[in-house]
Amino acid sequence: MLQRHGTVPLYLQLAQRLQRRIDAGEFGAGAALPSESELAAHYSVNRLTVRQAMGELDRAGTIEIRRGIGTFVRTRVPQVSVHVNPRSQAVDVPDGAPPPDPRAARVERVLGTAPADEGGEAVRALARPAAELGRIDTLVAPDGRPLAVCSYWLAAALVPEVLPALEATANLAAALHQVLGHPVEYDWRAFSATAADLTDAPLLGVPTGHPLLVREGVSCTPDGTPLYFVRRRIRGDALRFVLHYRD
Amino acid sequence: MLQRHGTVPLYLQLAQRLQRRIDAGEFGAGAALPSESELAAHYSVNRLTVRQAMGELDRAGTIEIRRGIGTFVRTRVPQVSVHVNPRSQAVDVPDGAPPPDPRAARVERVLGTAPADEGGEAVRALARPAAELGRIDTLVAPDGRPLAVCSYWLAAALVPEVLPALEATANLAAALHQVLGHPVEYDWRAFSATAADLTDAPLLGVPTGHPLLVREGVSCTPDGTPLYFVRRRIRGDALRFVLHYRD
DNA sequence: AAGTGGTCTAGACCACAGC
DNA sequence: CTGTGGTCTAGACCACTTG
Repeated sequence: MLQRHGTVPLYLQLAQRLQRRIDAGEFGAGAALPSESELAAHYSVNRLTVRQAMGELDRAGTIEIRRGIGTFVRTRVPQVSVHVNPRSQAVDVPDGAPPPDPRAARVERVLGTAPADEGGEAVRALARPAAELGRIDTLVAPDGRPLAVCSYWLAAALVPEVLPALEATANLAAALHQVLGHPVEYDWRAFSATAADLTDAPLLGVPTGHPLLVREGVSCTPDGTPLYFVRRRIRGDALRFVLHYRD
Repeated sequence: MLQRHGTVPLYLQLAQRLQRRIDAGEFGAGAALPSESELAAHYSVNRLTVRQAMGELDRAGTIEIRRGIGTFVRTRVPQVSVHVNPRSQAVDVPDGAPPPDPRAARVERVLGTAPADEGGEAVRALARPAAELGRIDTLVAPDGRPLAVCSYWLAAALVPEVLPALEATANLAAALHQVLGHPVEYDWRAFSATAADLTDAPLLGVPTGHPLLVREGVSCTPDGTPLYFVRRRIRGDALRFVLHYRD
């Protein structure tokens, strides 16, 4: 059936073929694809070659592989939208999602603390030596399922002081407000994307390399003194940040 | 050497082991790892198992595999920062990068046009039936290397009108300004992340599943009439959007 | 028990880069 | 030419889910 005349590997030909069959509607959303053995027999290739093709479609987000059950055309779940007001420090409110339930399981759980690395982005952004900084790692799971991994860098002396408040409020800005006695404002925020590494992937329950939305930046006091650098790695398939430019 | 006592597969144990060796500084940035055959012999596993481990590290962004040469600890290239002014329609200016050279190769190349899909995000965002909409796909390559894939949805009648101007200016907002005679403003923009699919991956020169930063939104006329919906898929490892909240 | 995907092995051949 | 990673096969065993 499939043959390798030129330079396109069999597994890629198979992946593209299956993608076209899905695009053509042969398999609708949620429909089961033939099993790996069936595909191997049908296209006269080894099962490992089929698995390589399936891996492509899986990483591309086209299919969902369920162990012991089968592979299915992925049904896209709508992303939760978080509306960001560029001109205020107001707390971001998810749109369409129920407001966080105070009785619910802890929204942000502290994973641990660590010293700051030399030469990292945090050291550069805060313009302070690594020795004076400490790191706090947390896991955000608003509905019980992990959504984001966060790392905060701040003055090492503040870390033990702020930890209890962070555990209680599950919000570093609020915790710092308590401890310092004045509000916390955005200095800047940046958006980029990265792959889930071997540490973040199991925490978020995604495969290694899963695309993550990175939101990072510096928060400061009202007079502009930098307080902390934060780097969130967020399941970008589950959440998006929306900026409205018209009132 | 490695053994599978419990539930952690060999390839994952090996991947974590190599990751730790890299983190510990045994292999610095840019350093070559042992070859697949050497690792297979050293850990007494099959070469395919080594390759599976390498695939994990590759997707995680830890290593870079160069065919015919070897595998190396990845050297992170600094991201280009694009500063976005939330309150103006001013053209985004990359920071640290040279300004686009008008003599340079075309920055944005039109890949093709297509009718709009039913039930897509564009139809919802523009609140118009799919039959009235058309799509333009472009490839953005500011320095010759592909950086982003863009899809624009707009009134089907406008597509042929705006195409020549888009080819010339490489900027849909500018092209529409020419054609319509009034400026184009942001309505809203959103950030999320997604995996490169089988179509975008070869266009961008990245493997399937590579994390992409998605920036999408609606632009409108000064009186708020929606003009087009745009969805950019950007190499999130090469670029980031920065929002400054303090003047 | 039967069927699914997940892991692992042994061995082969190929394409690519550098000497 | 040699060594590297890339592809492919045949066959085996395991873990998981469902009936």
